[in-house]
Amino acid sequence: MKEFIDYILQFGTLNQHQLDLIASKITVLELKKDEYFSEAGKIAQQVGFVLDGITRVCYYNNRGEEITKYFIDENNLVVDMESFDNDICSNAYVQAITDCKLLVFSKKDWRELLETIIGWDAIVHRIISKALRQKVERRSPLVSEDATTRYLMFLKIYPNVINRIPLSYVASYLGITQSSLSRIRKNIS
Amino acid sequence: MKEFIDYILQFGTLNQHQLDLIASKITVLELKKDEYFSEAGKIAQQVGFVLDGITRVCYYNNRGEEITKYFIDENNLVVDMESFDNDICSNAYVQAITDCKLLVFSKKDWRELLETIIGWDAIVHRIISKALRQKVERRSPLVSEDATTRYLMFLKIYPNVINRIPLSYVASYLGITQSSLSRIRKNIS
DNA sequence: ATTGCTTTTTGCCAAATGACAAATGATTCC
DNA sequence: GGAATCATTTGTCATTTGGCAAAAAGCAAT
Repeated sequence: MKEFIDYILQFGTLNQHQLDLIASKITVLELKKDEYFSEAGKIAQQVGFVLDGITRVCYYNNRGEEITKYFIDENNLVVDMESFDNDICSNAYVQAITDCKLLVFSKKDWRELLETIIGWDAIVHRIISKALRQKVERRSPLVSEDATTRYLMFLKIYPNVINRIPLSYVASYLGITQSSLSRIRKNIS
Repeated sequence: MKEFIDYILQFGTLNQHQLDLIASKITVLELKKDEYFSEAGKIAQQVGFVLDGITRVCYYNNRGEEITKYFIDENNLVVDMESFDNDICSNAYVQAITDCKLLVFSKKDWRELLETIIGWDAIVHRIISKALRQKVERRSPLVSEDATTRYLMFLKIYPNVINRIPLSYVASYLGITQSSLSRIRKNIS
């Protein structure tokens, strides 16, 4: 819980009363490896915060290949915001790829808090904007680098992830085949 | 001017008085091909809206290669928001790649409007969030597709751009060499 | 330890792309 | 019109990566 409070206070100031109100809406959700937090074709119903474990966002491209769009590890918000905010069907899966422990808000509570707490919406805006900017910053440079460089970038961005998840997910994140990734790892070491 | 009003009214409602106030702060900026709207190493000082022409955001990667991150064509906001908002040096250039006609707000006016007009900040948030989401949606899929597919995606996303700018910019946007792009174009036609 | 299952690594060959240089085409300027 | 400059295409060859299948390694249940 403290982790989450620290997280949001990076983006603005709230008094104890407000923090208590926010905290009162939190529930804990445990997801087993491979379970979904939200699914393509459905409307995202909750906002989460990863306390322990790693999740990923993935989708299927035209050719039916499963693509990992990004990973979300400890102390980050996990939510399909586009779907959640606008009540529209998502086109991506959000999946636990290790056993996970999350804090979650229901959509009803989340919306109530936004209307109740002065300044909370500004904080949320900042959090979401930063997360979006980070996604652009992380994904975009991959386009112009070769596979080895991309793998090294991945290691830098997600230093605590590589040993905890299947390499196939990393390969699909990097846009290369598992075999290529394997060869690259061999070359590097 | 009408284009800009229509643009912002997509994201929320404002009365005539508010629109007039916003309009009163607008100036017109003409940029010649190759001129910069904002530069790496400097703090972005203005928000623009492209009336005519095409701009791009680009930067130099570790190996000194010039990378085009994205294009901004007619009826879109052009601003290095990270730099503009936080008054920090940018690491990217925003450059006109055809002769351009822009509407611009100075930072002072922009901030005054945000504080003066109720609801304007919410509209701006929505505009920026959507733009960021769009950048993720456009850039991310490039990672997992081959060069031909990437080029076809580019054509779909920017249908009015290909015949107006140098192919070298398109190549650097797609993360391929000019020669490869040339061969791909040959194969397709 | 053995079995069965999944993940990861290898090997082989084909296809795609990069690097570099040269040729061609377009545009501008005088 | 011709020269100079820049953009694009093409050629050649090297390198990277993909596709596919088999082997090896890791892991869990018994």
